[in-house]
Amino acid sequence: MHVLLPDGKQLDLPEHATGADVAAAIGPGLAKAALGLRVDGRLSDLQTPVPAGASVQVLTGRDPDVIGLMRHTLAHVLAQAVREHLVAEGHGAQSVRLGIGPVIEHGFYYDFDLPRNLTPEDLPAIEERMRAIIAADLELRRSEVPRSQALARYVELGDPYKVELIEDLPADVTISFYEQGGEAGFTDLCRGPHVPRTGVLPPHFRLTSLAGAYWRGDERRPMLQRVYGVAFREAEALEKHLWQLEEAKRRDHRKLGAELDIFVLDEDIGPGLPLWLPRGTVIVEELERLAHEVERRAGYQHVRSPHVTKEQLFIKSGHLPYYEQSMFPAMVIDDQRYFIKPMNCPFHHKIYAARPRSYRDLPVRLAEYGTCYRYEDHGALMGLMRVRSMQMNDAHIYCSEAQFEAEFLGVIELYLEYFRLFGIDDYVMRFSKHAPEGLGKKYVDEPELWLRTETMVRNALESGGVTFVEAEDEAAFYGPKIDVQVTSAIGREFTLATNQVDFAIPARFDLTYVDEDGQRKTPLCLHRAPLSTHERMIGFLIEHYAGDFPLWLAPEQVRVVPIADRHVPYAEQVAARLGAAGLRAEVDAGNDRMNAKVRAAELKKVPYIAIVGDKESEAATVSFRSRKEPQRQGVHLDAFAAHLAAHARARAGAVTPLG
RNA sequence: GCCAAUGUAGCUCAGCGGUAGAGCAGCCGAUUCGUAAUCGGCAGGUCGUCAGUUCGAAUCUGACCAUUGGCUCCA
Repeated sequence: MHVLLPDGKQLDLPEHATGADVAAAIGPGLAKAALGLRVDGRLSDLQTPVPAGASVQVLTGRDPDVIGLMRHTLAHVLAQAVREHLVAEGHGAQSVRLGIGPVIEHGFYYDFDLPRNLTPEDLPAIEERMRAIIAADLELRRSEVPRSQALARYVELGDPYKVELIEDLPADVTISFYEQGGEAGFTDLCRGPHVPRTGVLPPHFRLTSLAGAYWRGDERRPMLQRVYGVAFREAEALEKHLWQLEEAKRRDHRKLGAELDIFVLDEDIGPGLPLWLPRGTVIVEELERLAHEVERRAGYQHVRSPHVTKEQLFIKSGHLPYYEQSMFPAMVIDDQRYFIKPMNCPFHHKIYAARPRSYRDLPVRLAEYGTCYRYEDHGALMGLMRVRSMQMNDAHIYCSEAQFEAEFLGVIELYLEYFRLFGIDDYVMRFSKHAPEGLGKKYVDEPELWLRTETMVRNALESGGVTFVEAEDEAAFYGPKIDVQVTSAIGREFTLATNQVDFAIPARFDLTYVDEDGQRKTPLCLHRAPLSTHERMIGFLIEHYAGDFPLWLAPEQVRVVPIADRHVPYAEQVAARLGAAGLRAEVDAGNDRMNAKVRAAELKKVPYIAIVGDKESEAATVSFRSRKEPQRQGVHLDAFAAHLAAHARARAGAVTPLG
């Protein structure tokens, strides 16, 4: 047989030649340096036979992709080390059962079923053993085993996890094992690829955390213990990664939220129920103001609805069977079950239905920043990102099928406009579709409507030139949706904006309009939340800006610092003048020295510090230092106020320095 | 909801069987100062909650609550 090398040459090889044979055939130097193989663009290893006719490239330590092999092998080394660690305590080797140990971003993990729980104190000892296994330079040998033999082996070992894995593999697939260190070492069912021996593994790894993880991600299955690790080829990369984790802690919205007096969570109130402090409320209200302005231009009307409603409303909407476990439990009033609303849509449907609608009314766009309550699992709560009380940036658009595409793209344009404003460029549009198996369970049982609506969405996206990825089995129960997945400045990923198509519920509410031809027709409904919930949006923005908000969002825009007590009256005048210009300014009249006041204002990340002393009060000027532009002296108060007001009004992301 | 860790003053943390401490923040006083911490004083905690062990518990044990890291779920 032969394979194709990157330079276009053909290399003749005996049948069943492996990656190692390829490297050896090219040259002894390469054979020594080889760590892995790329076969038809995919990672493979030296131990695996090469398919005839494949394009192959031998990978050495210089190739950035070999870290993938290294991380995978480190997962095996971790598993061996955990077993040794527990066997050394007297546990039987078979009591250490293995789940899976894949490569993930930055590193690897391995899932175990163990005779005792690991604690963080175990990690250094396990890491130590890992380093010993690396120092021992064990060879990783690959072997192919018939399915029945592989199965028998794990049945005998009493390992239900591996048995299940093998049983789930197709009957015709090659089952391979990787073994390191012989009998005394470690063998694992594994598809590979791996590095050839443990000695080539980099020392730049660290076990980072312990966690529980359900076997195969299923909450009905046993919980295994997962050990996470990170690994890099270069020491600097590991250091950089660890530094980024530290940096992430500094930017964390929970830490900054407390330091900047934005919100608090109080045990007496309850988990996931944040209190907005005055400074945080300023930000919420700025977002509301922004949305109001944008939506007024886009033809939305604002409505309001109550926080509680009779059960009947959610029975009619069909939410109850799909959603009740995510709602606060019902309360009984006058022998009726009432719920606190988890979403606004049924109310908006009722508002739509409050009077007859003509095709001339469409599209009807009803917006409300209603506060909703969802019973999220305790373990899911996270600062402002995952809460139980939330204010949706909500609206529902009722339109005809003919209007659908324009309305749908209008919504996408809306959230792109917001993203431009906030400088959000790291996002993915995810087109979430149903899965046929879920019909009647997770999804309303309307197979042809699903397909039709999904086609409409895909057509709209394509005609709008929007790039997107598709996700099976991620739809809402009433229709497909677009979720915008963003990555925050500290690498947290979550859904911000959402745009959902609802082909089911308008009919349940008997929503109709009279069309041109006099026929009553059912409108489509778009659910949209381009600013997500205000909780999540602000949590995201805190991290995005590291608390250093643009002027228009800054809770306090100017801190006026009088140099001495005699300057306080002038400082008050300055603050009043700024207030009259629509700016948020506060005077620090305390008896600290100016330096301390400047520091205090900087720590609160106030964008402008206006310093006023004798010179300023005599000439009606301010001297300022700013996080946004170079420091200036003797700027006339009116010019200063106008400069800031103009930038705040424009919601400018960056400030043009005062000329 | 599940697995694990953590919980001492507003914040950051020390104390880890003999009954609670520091720095910062706060308050009072002195200082009146030109772009990241002036000095002095005062006040502040039923050590997450409730039980238990003990002559004695912040410290040991248990349950619960909350938070954090994951898993499941999700805006």
